[in-house]
Amino acid sequence: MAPKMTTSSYAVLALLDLKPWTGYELTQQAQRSLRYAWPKSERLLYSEPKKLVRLGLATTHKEKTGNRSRNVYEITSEGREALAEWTESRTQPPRIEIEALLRLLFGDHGSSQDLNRALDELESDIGEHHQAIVELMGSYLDGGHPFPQRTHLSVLFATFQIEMFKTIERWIEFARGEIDEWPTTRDLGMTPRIEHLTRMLANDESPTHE
Amino acid sequence: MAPKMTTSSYAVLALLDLKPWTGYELTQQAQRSLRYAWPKSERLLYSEPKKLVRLGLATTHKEKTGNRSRNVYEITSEGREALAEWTESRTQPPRIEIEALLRLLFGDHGSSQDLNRALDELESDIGEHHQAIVELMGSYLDGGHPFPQRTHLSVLFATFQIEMFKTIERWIEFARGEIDEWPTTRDLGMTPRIEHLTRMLANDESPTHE
DNA sequence: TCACTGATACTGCATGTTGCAGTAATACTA
DNA sequence: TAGTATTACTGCAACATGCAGTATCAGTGA
Repeated sequence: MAPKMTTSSYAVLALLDLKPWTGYELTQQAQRSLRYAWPKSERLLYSEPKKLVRLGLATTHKEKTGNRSRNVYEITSEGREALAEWTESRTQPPRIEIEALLRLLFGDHGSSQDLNRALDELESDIGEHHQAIVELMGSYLDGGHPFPQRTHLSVLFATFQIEMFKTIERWIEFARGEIDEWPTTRDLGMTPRIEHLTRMLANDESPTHE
Repeated sequence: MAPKMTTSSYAVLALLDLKPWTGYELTQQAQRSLRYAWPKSERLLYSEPKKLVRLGLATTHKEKTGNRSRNVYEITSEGREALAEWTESRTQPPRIEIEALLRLLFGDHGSSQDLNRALDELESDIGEHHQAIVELMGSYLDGGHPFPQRTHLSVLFATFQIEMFKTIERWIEFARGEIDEWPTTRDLGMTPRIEHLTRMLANDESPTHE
C-alpha cells in the first residue's frame, strides 16, 4: 500500500521546495525552524524524505565527502502539485501538551512546593525558547535570515511565539501569587477569591490583567 | 517486560485517585477535563487503566447492567505511592502543535486567501474551546463542579486557558491586519514594516499591543 | 409495539511516531 | 596523536492514534 501523506510529510516537502537538502540538514533545519509550530523527532525527519521519494514527490541521490556519503533530496513537479493540494485541505486543530498544567490540575496530591517546582520548570522551558527567539530576531536584523525573501513569514510567526511566551510567563507569575495565598493545596474549593476569579472568567475577563 | 509508566499513565492514575471510574467514564472525563493540558485519544484512555492493573497500581472488577458489563477501576495503595513519585520527577517540556502556523511559515506557496483561511480555521478551533471554558466557569458558579473541593485547581487552570485563547485570538487579528497590507505572500522579505516588527521582537516587545 | 437513533462500552488492527542504541566517518583541538 | 564533537545515518521496540467493528441499552415517534 502507498504510505499516507501526513502533515509532517507536507512539512518536509515544503522545506524541500525551498532548496534541496540532505537528510541530516532536514533534521537540523526542521528542529530549528519548525519546532514551535510542528515539533517532530529527528527519527521521523530522517524517514519522511524517503517516503516522499517512494511517492514520487522527491528524488534522491548520494553525494560523497571522502569516504562518507549523504543523501540529497530534491522536490519533483509532482511534489509541488501535492503541496498545492495541501494548502486546500482543512488544517488540523491545535494541540497543546503541558505536563506542568497537568500537575496543577492534580496539585492537591502534593505540596505547594511541588506545585511551585512544576511552575519553575515550565518557566525555565519557556524562558529558554523565549530567549532563543529574541536572539533569532536580532540575527535577522543583521541579515542572518537563511532565506531573506521569506523574512516576512518568519517574523509574523515569531510575533506569535513572543506573544505566547509572554502570556505564559505572565500567567506563571499570577499563578504563583495565587498559590502563595493558599494555606494548602487540598480541599480549598470555592473560596471568595476563587469565586471572584470564576466570575471574571465566566465573563471572559482576564484575571492576570487586574 | 513490565510496561513503562508514561505521563498519560499518571494522568489516569491521578483521576483514579479521585474516585473509581469505569473505562468509558475515564475516556469521557479525561477528554473533557484534561484535553487542554494533556490531550489523549479515546483508545489510549481505554488501554491505560489495564496497564495500571498489570502493574498493581489499580484493581478492576466487572459490573453488570442487564446483559452488558463494564470495567470499574480503583486505585491501590501502591498506586498512591506511584503518584507521589510522579510529583518528584521533572515535568516534560511543553509541546505545541499548530498546523495553521506551519501553513503561515510556508505561506508563500499559496495565496493570501489560503493564508487567511488557515487563520479562520485556527480562530474557529480556538473559539470553540474558548466558549466552552467560559460556559464551564458559569456552571461552576452554579455549583456544577464535579469535585467542589477541587474548584481552586480547575479555576487556576482555566485562567491559563482563557489567557492563551485571548492571546491567540488577538494575534490572529493582528496577523490578518499585516497580511492585508501585503501585496503578495511571496518574496516580500524585509520591508520597512517587517523590519520595524523584527526590531520590536529583538527588544522583546509586543507588536500586537501597539 | 416496533423501528430507529443516539449513547454506552468497549476491542483489534494497521499505521504513525518516538526514543534509544548502535555504527562509522570526518573535523577540531589540546 | 589521541580524544572529543559533529556529521550522517539505520534498526528496532515500544508508545500512541484512528478507524472499523461489535454489541447492549435507553428514549422517541409513528
